[in-house]
Amino acid sequence: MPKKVKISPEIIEMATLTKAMSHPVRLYILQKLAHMNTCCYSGDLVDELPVGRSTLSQHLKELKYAGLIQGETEPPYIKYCLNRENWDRARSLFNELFSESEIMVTEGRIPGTQ
Amino acid sequence: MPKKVKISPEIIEMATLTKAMSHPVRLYILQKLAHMNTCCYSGDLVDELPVGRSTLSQHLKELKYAGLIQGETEPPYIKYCLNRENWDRARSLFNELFSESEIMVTEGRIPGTQ
DNA sequence: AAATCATTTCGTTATTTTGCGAAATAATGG
DNA sequence: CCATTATTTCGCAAAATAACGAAATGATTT
Repeated sequence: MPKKVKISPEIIEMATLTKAMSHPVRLYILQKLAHMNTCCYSGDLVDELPVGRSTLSQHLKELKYAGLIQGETEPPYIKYCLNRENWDRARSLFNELFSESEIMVTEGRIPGTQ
Repeated sequence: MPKKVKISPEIIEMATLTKAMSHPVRLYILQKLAHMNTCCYSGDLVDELPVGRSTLSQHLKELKYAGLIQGETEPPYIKYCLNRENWDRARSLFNELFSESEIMVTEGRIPGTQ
C-alpha cells in the first residue's frame, strides 16, 4: 500500500527559504544584514561582491520574493533591509527542524550511554 | 574602489547545506530523520513520497554528498541515518546566522547556550 | 528638455537540477 | 546458477538557475 504523504505547507515554506538561501552571494547578503544589523544599498554590494549589477539585482529579487528582505526606495538609491517578521519566522522554522526530538535528554545524560 | 570581498569558506559551506536542503523531498527526509530520531530505508521513503525510486535515490545522494546523512548497508536494505556530527555543525551554522548580531562562534559552542 | 545616476528588466547563453524509465549492481533464496 | 528484491546508475528531456551586457526605467540635476 503506497500510502503517499502530502508534503506539508510548512516544509514547502521552508524549502522556499532554503532555496533562497542556497547561493553564496545571497547568503552573504543575508549574513551582512543580520549581523551588521543594518541595511545596505545595491551599489555597495556590487562593489564588494564578485558579480555584475544585473546579476546582483536578480539575487536581491529572489531574496525579496522569498520574503527575507525588503527594499525601501530612497532616491536615487534603494535601501535593502531584512524583513524582520519573516526572518524571525525563518529562525523559528530552523529552530524547529534542528530541535532534538521530544523524547530526549532529561538530566544531561546522553541516551545510549552508561 | 571596488574592494571585492572573498566569500568566506563558512558561507560556502553553508551554501552547500542550504542547497542540499532546498528541495521539499530532501527537507522531508531530514525532518523525519531528525524528529523521529530514527533511521529509515529507501523503500519506506519511496512508498510515502511522491517521487520514483531513481529520483529518490538522487535526492539521497545529494544529502549524502552534503554530509547530512549517511547510509549503512544492511542487506538487502540500506539504512539511512542523520550524520550527527554534520547535523550539529549545520545547527551551529544556522544558529550563528540567525543570532542577533552577537559575537561570532569560532569553536563548537554557541554563546548563550548551556 | 537633456544629461546623469542607480537600479532593473530583457535577451541570450551555459550550466545545473529534477524527473523518469530502463538497465546495471549487489545480495539472498531456491 | 537463476530468480527475486532493493537500490543505484545511465541516458535522456524539460525546466530552472546563474551570469552577462545592452537597453529600459525612474528620479534628479543642469
